[in-house]
Amino acid sequence: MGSTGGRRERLRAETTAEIKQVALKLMASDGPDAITLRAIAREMGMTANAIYGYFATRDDLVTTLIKEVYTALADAVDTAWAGTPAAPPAERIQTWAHAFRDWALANPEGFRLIYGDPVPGYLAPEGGAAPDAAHRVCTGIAGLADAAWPHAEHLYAHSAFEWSDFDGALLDEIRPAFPGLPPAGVALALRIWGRLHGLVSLEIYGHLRTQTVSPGKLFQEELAQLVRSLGIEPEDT
Amino acid sequence: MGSTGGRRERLRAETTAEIKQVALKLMASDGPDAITLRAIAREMGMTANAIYGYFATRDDLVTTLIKEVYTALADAVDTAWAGTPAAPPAERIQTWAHAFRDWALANPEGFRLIYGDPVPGYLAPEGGAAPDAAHRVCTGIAGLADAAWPHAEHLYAHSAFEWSDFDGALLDEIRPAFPGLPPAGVALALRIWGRLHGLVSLEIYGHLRTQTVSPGKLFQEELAQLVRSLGIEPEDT
DNA sequence: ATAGAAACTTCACGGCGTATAGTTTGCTCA
DNA sequence: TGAGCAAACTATACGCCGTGAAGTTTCTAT
Repeated sequence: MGSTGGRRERLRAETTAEIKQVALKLMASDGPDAITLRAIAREMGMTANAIYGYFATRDDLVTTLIKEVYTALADAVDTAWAGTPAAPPAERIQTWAHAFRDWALANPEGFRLIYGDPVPGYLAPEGGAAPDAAHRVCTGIAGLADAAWPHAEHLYAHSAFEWSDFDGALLDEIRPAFPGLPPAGVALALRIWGRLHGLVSLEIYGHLRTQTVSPGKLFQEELAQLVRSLGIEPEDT
Repeated sequence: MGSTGGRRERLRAETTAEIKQVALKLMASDGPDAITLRAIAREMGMTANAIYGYFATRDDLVTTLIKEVYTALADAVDTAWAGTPAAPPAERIQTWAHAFRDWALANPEGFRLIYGDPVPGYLAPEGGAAPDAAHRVCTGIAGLADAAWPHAEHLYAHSAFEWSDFDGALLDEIRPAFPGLPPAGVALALRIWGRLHGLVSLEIYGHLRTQTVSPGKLFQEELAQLVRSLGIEPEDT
């Protein structure tokens, strides 16, 4: 039988990895539009059709890339969060947010790939391209909300949210991780998420460029206000 | 001389309008990817190349569409704002925000056209595709900030913003319109903008679908908190 | 050694944007 | 009125794209 570790399989895995890597390189250098089977194949000295042996379709390849890039983003913010276990909540939240923005600025194409309509005719599969990574990021933010919850709870007393308002798979991750966080806290997490995403998204897509020359300062100030709105006082400067 | 109102010019204007209208129809029915010169021409019983008589390039057409759609969005929110001249600030702001979200939900393709990478290889021209409309929307939000400023001012006392942080053309619109609004107020406007944009953008691109089944409720709650963070108490319900 | 599977190529089709060149149409002015 | 001209439009072609079908090579398991 074709046992694990056979030469055939190893080559196959290597080629698969090379396809993805070349695709990411093309995306980084020439934008998401450059992710074409023919360009990848050209770069690899192959025929475009050879790629069909590894990915059923171009959209399949793109979906895989999205999963990979999204996971990288999730890793980046999780690492930032894990790096400040003992810091006060305000500082932890700002660290997380800056990790998010920094990643986006360092990987603008990746950000577009994840959060936009990145590639010509690409149609995301049922339920989103990378629900797992999306949940990881969201769970990360739930961590922010959980850290702030003792201070913020009284501000969100009459929230209309119930568990049934949320996606089950998401709750399966969040509820065990943060048993003290009620529905209002999860909603708070999503709203924080929207807030951070909003400014970064405007910046990455260039919609702030026509308005301010200091997007970083704007983000900084928004963060300070966000922290304040959580009932925590931000540190100065 | 070919005086104004000549038959030639009228036909030309009609054809130009039809091209744009067909393009918008295709976008609405089949998504932004459907905006191809060949498809438009097919629909009009013409050759794709005939369109080059009206638009220098496909990207030119797309830029024109973006301007048009962006203007429609600006009209929608301006109308909502103008419709509640005497209401309390909290209500006006919520009306504006709902007009924005409702427009986005009713014109998701238009939203993507404006705020995403909408069409295959489209590259926005220098300075953005529609800086005028972008400034109009931003000026509208400055109106929100201006309305809230008397209540909110003390919250943003030590803002680090100065006039030089903003785009000159934007300030040319905002400063005369809201002479009482300092740099910190303009920054507040941009941050409000990012906040509203963030949730709507996540919703339109389907990134909330994997997390909550009640995006409207989430938006509602974010709005209530936004108004509260401006120093105004939101109405109940 | 050989049958078969896997990897890869070749060829083909239709769709895309757009450059070039040619044709028709309608207006203007002598 | 008719000659000339410009605008509107078509035809053809090129090089991209994704992808299907069929053929060829190469490796592997028996």
